[in-house]
Amino acid sequence: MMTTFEALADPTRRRILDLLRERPRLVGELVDLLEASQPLISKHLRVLREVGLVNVRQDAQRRRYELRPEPLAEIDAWLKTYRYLWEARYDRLESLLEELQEKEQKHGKD
Amino acid sequence: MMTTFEALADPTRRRILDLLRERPRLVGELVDLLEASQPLISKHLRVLREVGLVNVRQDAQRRRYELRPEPLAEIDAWLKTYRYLWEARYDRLESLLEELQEKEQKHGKD
DNA sequence: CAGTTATATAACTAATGTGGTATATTTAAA
DNA sequence: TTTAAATATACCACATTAGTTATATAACTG
Repeated sequence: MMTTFEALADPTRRRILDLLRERPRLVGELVDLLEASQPLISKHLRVLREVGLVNVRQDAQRRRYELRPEPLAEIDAWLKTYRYLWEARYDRLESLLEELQEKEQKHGKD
Repeated sequence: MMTTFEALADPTRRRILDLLRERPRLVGELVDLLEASQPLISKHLRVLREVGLVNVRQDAQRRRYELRPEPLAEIDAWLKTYRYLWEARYDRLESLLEELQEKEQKHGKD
């Protein structure tokens, strides 16, 4: 069985998630919107179900899939430990500016 | 060639990134720390290089790999469009608690 | 130079994933 | 109750990937 990261590695599955972000959808809608074969979409949906990224509700012979964002929060938590690295550049600039300002205040305008 | 998402799908590659987050490392260090074969690590590093997640600097016959976080920022940007979904729940909980507290204050302790 | 160290690459294997077509299953509708 | 619609599953082909071992490459060391 797949991990959330593996599930997200496939572009078709990411497009499915993007569509489900707007609202829940029937399998048929996804098939039309993604211009892919029905079995293919069903298989991707199965993967997404298995990693908990979607829920299904049965509505007669239709299945309505909806996004379940919890696993994305886990990914976000992993990413969070890296975030300072691309925010660092801004921080460094910021503290450099602070230093300069302090110097100005101490030295007065020379 | 791989996408950043695909590169992140492999757990060994994520462990490499976790180690490089601390500081740049030689290939040999990674081999020791991950208890994997040297060619395997080299291949994973090649993938990470190809998607721009690491840089290499040559130091005599050694190669020092360092993290390059920019591609992670892209992932973060994608995730960002989903973030409100799991923050919504927390917000709802938070405002529910606020409501309860307000009620307590009005009713006093009964 | 000869040998050693560090890393990359080639060639291979086994496993797995994506996509296709055909079919099963379930429910509604005629 | 037969038929149609919506979806899932089985089975197959192909490509790709993670891992292996053996070897190439390159730079330092004695």
